[in-house]
Amino acid sequence: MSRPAVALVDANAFYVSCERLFDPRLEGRPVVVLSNNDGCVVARSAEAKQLGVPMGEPWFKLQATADRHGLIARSSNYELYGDLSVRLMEVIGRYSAWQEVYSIDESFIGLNGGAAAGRAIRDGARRLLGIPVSVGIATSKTLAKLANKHAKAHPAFEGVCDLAEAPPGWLDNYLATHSVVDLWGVAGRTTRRLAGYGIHSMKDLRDADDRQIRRWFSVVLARTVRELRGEHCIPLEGPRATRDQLIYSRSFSTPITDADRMAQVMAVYAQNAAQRLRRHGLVAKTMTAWCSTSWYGAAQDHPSVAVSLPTHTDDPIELVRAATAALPPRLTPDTRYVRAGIVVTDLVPRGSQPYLEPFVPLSERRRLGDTMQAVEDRFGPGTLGLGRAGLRTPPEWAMRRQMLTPHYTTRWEHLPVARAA
DNA sequence: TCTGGGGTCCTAGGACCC
DNA sequence: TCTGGGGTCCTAGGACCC
Repeated sequence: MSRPAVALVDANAFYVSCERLFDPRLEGRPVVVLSNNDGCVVARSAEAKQLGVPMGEPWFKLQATADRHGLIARSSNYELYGDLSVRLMEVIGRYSAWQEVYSIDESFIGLNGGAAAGRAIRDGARRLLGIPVSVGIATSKTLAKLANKHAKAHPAFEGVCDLAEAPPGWLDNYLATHSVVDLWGVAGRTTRRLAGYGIHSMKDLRDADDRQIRRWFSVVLARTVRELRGEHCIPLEGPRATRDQLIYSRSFSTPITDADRMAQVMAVYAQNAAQRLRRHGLVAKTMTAWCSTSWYGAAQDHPSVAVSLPTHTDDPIELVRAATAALPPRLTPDTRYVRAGIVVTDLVPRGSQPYLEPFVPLSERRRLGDTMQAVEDRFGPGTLGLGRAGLRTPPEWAMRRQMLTPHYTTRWEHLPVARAA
């Protein structure tokens, strides 16, 4: 009865489930969570899916008819989702010694015990956290993804599908009747190229010559072919020692057209990037500042400037200075920029790198960064700003989040209050 | 009027070396 | 006159993920 297998456990409409946890009125109603700037839909409840709300749909297109359909929107509250994600992953991890946290709401685990073990996880997550999850079980990650998708699509499975329990011939039929585009790791471009070789269904791909696929496409797709055959060849990965890059980027609520305002944006974003570096205990050697026009507009411009920093650093002053000097002079006049970002790369753990002493002794810079951190931790984000980032009121380009819920689990002043009737 | 943000991996091609 | 070839490293860009 006990086979070594891989399970994909993921939360159903995770962001919506997080919102429902603290607002039970949202249960049973069509709910969507919007991207930053209240731009487009990034999570939908089952009821919202039934209404036909597509993933990625811009909110301004839905807003007009939302009331009529009883559709409820929430701004994304990543502080809340991030915190609940950590708790969810911890709960899932109790069921296996072998866990890969794949995304904010998904985890691959090694799992023996088939569907019964899957149901135990589903019930545990429900009982301990109140978050509904689905479990797909198979002999490879790619197939576990499919099993999970199937469990979600068919309520009869009650959230758990183990391919090993499928009747003979069932999987063949499933693969033959589904397009490659629904496979993990295959999207539009690859689907179109595959069609050129006469490969349309998942079964076509599974039965293709994987050495040929390797030559025509890549090792990645060749692995997918073997995974479809049930061969477990994309290994479960442990937590990474350090990440490769860290990005802070945001769209503006109103476009920016002049270098001066962009310098202000750069000051705020670079300071935020520095703060994230410190939170992760990392220092960076390269910083890239970029901005871009809307993909939907006629005039396209995407300036990007990479700056090699004198030393590995997480110093907010240094990053702000580099970013404000680099990007604003590169703007094209009279152009409407709608987003910008700071990317830091060449990351290493703080303290692992021998430092060259810059002009201000390192010890003093470190104290400043740490002090800023302490002030923000105590008085909240945005309390302190360097130079142009020192704004008393939010700038007119700042992110729009009109339907934001409280940070229930991460800020004392937002703690939910329960009253006995 | 208004269309997200944060990541990873792979590959091709150039620079450079001997 | 005739002007190599194999290897590594780095980076930009493509494709994909949630």
